[in-house]
Amino acid sequence: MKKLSRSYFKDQDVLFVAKDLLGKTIRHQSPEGTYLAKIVETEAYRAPEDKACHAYNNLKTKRTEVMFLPGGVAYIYLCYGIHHLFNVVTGAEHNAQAVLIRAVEPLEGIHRMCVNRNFPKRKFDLTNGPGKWTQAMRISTALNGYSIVGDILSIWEDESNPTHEIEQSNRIGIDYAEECRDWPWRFHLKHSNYISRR
DNA sequence: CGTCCGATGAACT
DNA sequence: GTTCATCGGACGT
Repeated sequence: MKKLSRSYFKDQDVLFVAKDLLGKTIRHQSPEGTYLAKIVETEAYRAPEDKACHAYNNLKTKRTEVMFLPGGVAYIYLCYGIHHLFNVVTGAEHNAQAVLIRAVEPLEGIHRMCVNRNFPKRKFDLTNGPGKWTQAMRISTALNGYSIVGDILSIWEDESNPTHEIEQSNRIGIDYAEECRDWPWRFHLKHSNYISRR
């Protein structure tokens, strides 16, 4: 396994990275131990033209400022007051864009994930949604702005590069975004059991 | 299987 | 005061 570099994130566009991250492994080295999971579903958000992006029209606020940093940091925000949603910032500085990781498949630290999620009945409810997997892997807004090429958060690629079928569709939960809601900026692995919605 | 709705807090108007 | 990149429980088919 090889760790993705800062230039992977900062030198490539969010639409490429969103698709390319599928099948890769995300790691959170938490105080309780290591969490590892395979990325199976992502979405791309990109200012200035994307009305679903928090930084639409290059709106820079306390919340969105990390999206304007050079790619390679985490943008984590609280959604509906409860859920911690995790994004990877991509692209060059001042070019606000990020990949939302919507679903993962657990690989390591699974028992701790079950504890964190209060032992869901169906196994895929452990990590099949953007608020679920962050809760399982103990990722919260406390990590907002952290490097994702560091010791705590990182993403790894399997150098044997296994093939997988990718599906593309419109993004979820952004009906307010007018014409942008139909842009096909969601990507997921066709044969994963951990997709948030079909 | 589906739809409905409350939770809960930060950002924004 | 309203909105929101969600979730889980309640209830109907």
